[in-house]
Amino acid sequence: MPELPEAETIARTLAPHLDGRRVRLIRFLALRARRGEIPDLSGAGLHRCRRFGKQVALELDCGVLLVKLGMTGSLRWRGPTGPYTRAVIELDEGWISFDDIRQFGSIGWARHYPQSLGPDPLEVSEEEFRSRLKRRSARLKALLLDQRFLRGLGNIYADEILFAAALHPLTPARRLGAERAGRLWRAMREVLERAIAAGGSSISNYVDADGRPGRFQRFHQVYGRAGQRCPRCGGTIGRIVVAQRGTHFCARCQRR
DNA sequence: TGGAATGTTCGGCT
DNA sequence: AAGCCGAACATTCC
Repeated sequence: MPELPEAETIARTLAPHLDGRRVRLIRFLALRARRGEIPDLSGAGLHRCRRFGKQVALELDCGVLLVKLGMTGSLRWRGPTGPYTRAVIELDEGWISFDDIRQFGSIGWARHYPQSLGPDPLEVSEEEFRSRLKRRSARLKALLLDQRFLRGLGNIYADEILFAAALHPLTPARRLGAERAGRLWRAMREVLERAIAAGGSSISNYVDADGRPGRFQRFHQVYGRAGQRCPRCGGTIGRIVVAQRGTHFCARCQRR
């Protein structure tokens, strides 16, 4: 569920509910939902809610709560809670529930944002993006999924971006010249901005903080469309495995 | 019944 | 060193 556009949408829909709020306490209903130690945050003021890569960040007086959504995590304003509710962040007024069926997600605490991740795909300049690509020999699909290269892309958007840029997922990064690197950078921005405008992709159970599903799945060109017609050339969308993830692309439009 | 699913991380191999 | 692979984590769905 949660890649950059979904995390962005959750942060944007959660933020208006948090104005002037303070944390009362965080209740963990599943132990594994807590990542590391979290100090007593009672009374801490909420300053801002935003996205950090694929994570949703709640900035408090003295640090930041970082919510990793994993594969199936969701954050909902005032619930509803259910059998998959793993944690509840109780505020002075209202609460945020963290639901996560598969339990790959977690909530952690840090004084500062981690420095280990790559730049944000919507903030990195074309020049920096190109120079980072040039230094790597990995295949494009693997690189786009690597959060140390760029923070925020996942399997859906990596495939959609490579299709939009007409680049083969197995192309070694360092073989991209200025033209193809520029195409990739522009495709990345366009796909992500459109996906955010559509409220993200709901392919199984993603909803925003107010419970609304996204609409971008209707505009997927290749993801989940193996065997169907390529919307660009009429060929057939293929599926291979790269970096242990299903990879959808059009072998006719996306040449090696 | 087996396999795949929006993700991350670790260990081992080349 | 960098890159790649398999496995593991937990649960649902087809």
